[in-house]
Amino acid sequence: MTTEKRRAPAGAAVLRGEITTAIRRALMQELAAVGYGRLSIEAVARRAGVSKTAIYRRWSSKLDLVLEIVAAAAHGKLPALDTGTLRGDLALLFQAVAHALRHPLASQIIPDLLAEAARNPTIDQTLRQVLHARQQDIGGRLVAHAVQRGELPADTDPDAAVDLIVGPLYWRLAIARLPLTDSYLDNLVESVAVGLGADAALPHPRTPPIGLTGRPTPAEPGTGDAVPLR
Amino acid sequence: MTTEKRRAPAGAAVLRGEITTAIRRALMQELAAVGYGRLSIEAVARRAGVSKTAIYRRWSSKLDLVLEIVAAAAHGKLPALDTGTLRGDLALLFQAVAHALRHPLASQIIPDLLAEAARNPTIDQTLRQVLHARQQDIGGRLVAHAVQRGELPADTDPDAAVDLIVGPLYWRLAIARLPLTDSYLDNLVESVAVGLGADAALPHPRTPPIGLTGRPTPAEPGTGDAVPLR
DNA sequence: CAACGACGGTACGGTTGCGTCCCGACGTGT
DNA sequence: ACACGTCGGGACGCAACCGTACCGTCGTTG
Repeated sequence: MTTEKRRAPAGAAVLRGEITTAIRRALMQELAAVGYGRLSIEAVARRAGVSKTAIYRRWSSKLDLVLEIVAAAAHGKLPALDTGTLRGDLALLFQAVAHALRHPLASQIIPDLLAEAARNPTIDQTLRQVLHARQQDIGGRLVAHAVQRGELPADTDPDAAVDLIVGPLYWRLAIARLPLTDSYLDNLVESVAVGLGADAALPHPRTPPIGLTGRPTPAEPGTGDAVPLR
Repeated sequence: MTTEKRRAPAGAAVLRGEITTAIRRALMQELAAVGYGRLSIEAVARRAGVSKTAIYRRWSSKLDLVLEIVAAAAHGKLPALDTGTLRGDLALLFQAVAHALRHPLASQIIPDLLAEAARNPTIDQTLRQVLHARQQDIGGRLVAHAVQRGELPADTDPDAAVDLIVGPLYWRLAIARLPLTDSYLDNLVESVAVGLGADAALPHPRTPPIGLTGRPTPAEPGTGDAVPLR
């Protein structure tokens, strides 16, 4: 009976991509403007210039809508992270994170959804997949590379490293919302590198770590040989 | 006419403190449960077991209610922070922060309000007064003490230091929501101290910095003499 | 002891949003 | 050229919440 597929949707009976795009954009703007808690489908439709039906045909609920679109947006490009040095990798990663968080939409949406994840298990799960897992992946590789090169001790905890790497930058950009200068980033790279256990600055003689004005590195600035375990 | 004050409120005509307390508690719970965006006065009144009027008599609006209560709650006690060493101060501060953020209410309310502050100037202003200013104050003193002792370079940027200090812990507790062990805290203290520009571990020979297993400190483990500026 | 006056609680109109149903419009495939 | 079937849009019933007005209650003060 209904197993017979009559015909494939065609002509005017196919979803118009432009409208889907408009909904996506409107959702982002609404999410940034009022947050997930106050988000209303009506407002999204209004802002997108479409009808509510247009949204309900595509997504079954507000949660579906947000999850799908946020997950898609988070699947953006990510740097390769193989500059050859720990500090190079950190600088590249920081630049990418800073660039992403400079986007006013992202800097409002991300903290909002992260807060919402604390009470909505589905959002929490999705964010962990598209954000945390990715961060752990990137952080893990970054650390692994550095360990291979001998820049970091072998038993570096990747999770703790991720905290130390993304924590300060996220705090400054998304929470404190203080300005971010190039010299600040340089200092942060050095601070995090040293904090992770790397030898003091050698590849960046121009900018010392945070507040540290050219402390003479007492250790041999040598070849970054392996950590003498134990 | 009306300039004549008839009588001071007395008897049943005075606000009952128990009800005010119940409203405060209910607000916290509601705030944690649904967030600021979805917060409704009706739900607060329902949870507190009082009438809406009881709330409107005390606060003029939802914003007033939240601001007053949150500001009051944030005026809690804070440690003295004068243990005599940078690492001691850090450990004490981390313990305090961790204790505060372990509170399930706080760990849900704070990120939520911080996200809301991005779009609500009044909330932003209040939070800056009761949270950021306090953090900058604490961080500033912590850094100043360390500089005085010669543990940190003199030109340490207090703002950047605050980022490095609170960022990782906030990230782990409020965002990633990963467990927090004592050894993790020990490692974090060491990492942050070194990242800020302190000499490598001397007062904590038991736990190396994150992932660093007993790298021999090449520098003289000496008396923490002043940083050789320039 | 009686009157006062703000108390807490209920009820109300108005507003907003949800999710659904029905409608005419439209482009493709037969 | 016609029929098909989904499209987008407007309208509807339902539910929740806001902010206020009104009402009986209660402890204090004169």
